[in-house]
Amino acid sequence: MRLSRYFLPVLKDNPAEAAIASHRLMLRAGMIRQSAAGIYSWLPLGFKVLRTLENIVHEEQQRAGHIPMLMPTLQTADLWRESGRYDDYGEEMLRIKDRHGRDLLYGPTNEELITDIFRNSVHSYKSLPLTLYHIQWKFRDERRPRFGVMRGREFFMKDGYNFNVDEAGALHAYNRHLVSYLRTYERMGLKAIPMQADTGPIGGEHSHEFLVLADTGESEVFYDSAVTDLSLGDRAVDFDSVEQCQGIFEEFTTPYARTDETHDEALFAKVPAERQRTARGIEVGQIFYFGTKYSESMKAKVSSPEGKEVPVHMGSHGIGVSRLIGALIEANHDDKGIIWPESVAPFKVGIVNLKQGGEATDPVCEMLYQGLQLCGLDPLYDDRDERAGTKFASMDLIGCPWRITVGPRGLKNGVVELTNRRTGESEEMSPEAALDCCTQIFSAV
RNA sequence: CGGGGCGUGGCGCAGCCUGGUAGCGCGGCGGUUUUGGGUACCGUAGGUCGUAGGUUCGAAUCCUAUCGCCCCGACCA
Repeated sequence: MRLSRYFLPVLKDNPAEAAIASHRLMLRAGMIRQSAAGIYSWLPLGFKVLRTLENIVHEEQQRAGHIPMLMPTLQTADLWRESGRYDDYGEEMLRIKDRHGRDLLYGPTNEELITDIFRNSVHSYKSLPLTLYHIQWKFRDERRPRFGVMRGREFFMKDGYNFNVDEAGALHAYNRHLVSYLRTYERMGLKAIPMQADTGPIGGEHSHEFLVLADTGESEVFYDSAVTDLSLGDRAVDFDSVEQCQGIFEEFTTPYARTDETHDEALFAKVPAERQRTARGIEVGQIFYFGTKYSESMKAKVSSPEGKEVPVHMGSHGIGVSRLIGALIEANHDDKGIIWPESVAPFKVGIVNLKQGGEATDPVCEMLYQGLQLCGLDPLYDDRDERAGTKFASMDLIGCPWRITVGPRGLKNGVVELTNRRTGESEEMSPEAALDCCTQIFSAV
């Protein structure tokens, strides 16, 4: 993308309404604009990151064998009356009436809707197991939205639902989701720790939530520092393997890690003192196993192998996709701006032309721009007629992981400068070498 | 929902106490200048001071109501 043709309204000053880094930087970098409290427009740069994260989630879900679909944002109240949650959910549910006076709601989650779809079409254990998911906008009418997209009212979320004929199958689905979520966060360059959690309004028997450590996190967390050393890395995972998923589940959930809601001082005390950690965390996902809670109330039953009609065992799982952007920035920024992990950066490489219109610089920038595009690296070429400082400041703010600086001074010696946003380290090399360097760096991502 | 605060040009703010019809910085536009980290100077455009009532000869300023937004807490993906 040529910056001169893009829409990137960056702000030089900090907006008064933003208290934390991610909110401030998303506004300043021209990623979002607030429309109402907790409701945001996603400008091109923010939208690009949102789509990138959505794609990663889709890929990892499907890798785990889950089936994508799409349910509407608006739901009828009837289903929620059937499950009993229409009254239980309270003020956070946005209720709407249509022209006929029928009660609708802007969905805060989709257990009822998916269960209704399931029960109308699935009647035999032979159709199971099944895990369906979608990525859709949700709405929860928070009393006090804050922190930008971290605690918005409208938010973009992946939610999935597994259906199994028995508890054992559902528990495998639970473990599989945990593994799949670990992979998803790792791909985004995030360290998210699964912690034993409360089941809240979803209800159920087991739940883990995934927390990204950050000072601005909403939850207080207690953990054994051994969990932060764990990583899936590039190990091959067979998502159908009950043993392997169970093994990874145990590996990641055996060290003590809990939020304040489930914290147990006595258990925590057994962690070696030098490994005890207290910190704050941002919740970026949660998985539940709730057995037959909804299938009983909503009569989602199948014929078992024995010919008996049994309620299905279910679980649900969510990843806050829009919130993840806030979490990513909280975990990856400095005083100049955002520092995107390479896998989620909206633009992988920024090209800064220090002398726009220059006889030496323009052709080199064009060559790099075309070359990086051919390599699929989605470069951002700052071809504006601006001063060097302005261009550097913009690049730093929006967080391109790599920057190629092309100036007359360097070109006299035949070199451009390749700079890493995170470390600030620069290296001079020929334009061709810079191109090679970038393609090599990103071939590994 | 309890407590606190703020609404004045695109952004950040001053003016309000002690009423006299709006100002600064950044940004925009046009120039000159400069050219490796938000350059300097000149010129210029842009605001019915959140909204509605009231008091007054006169209201951004005082009073009342209302809407919106932010912060702390409780609550929550």
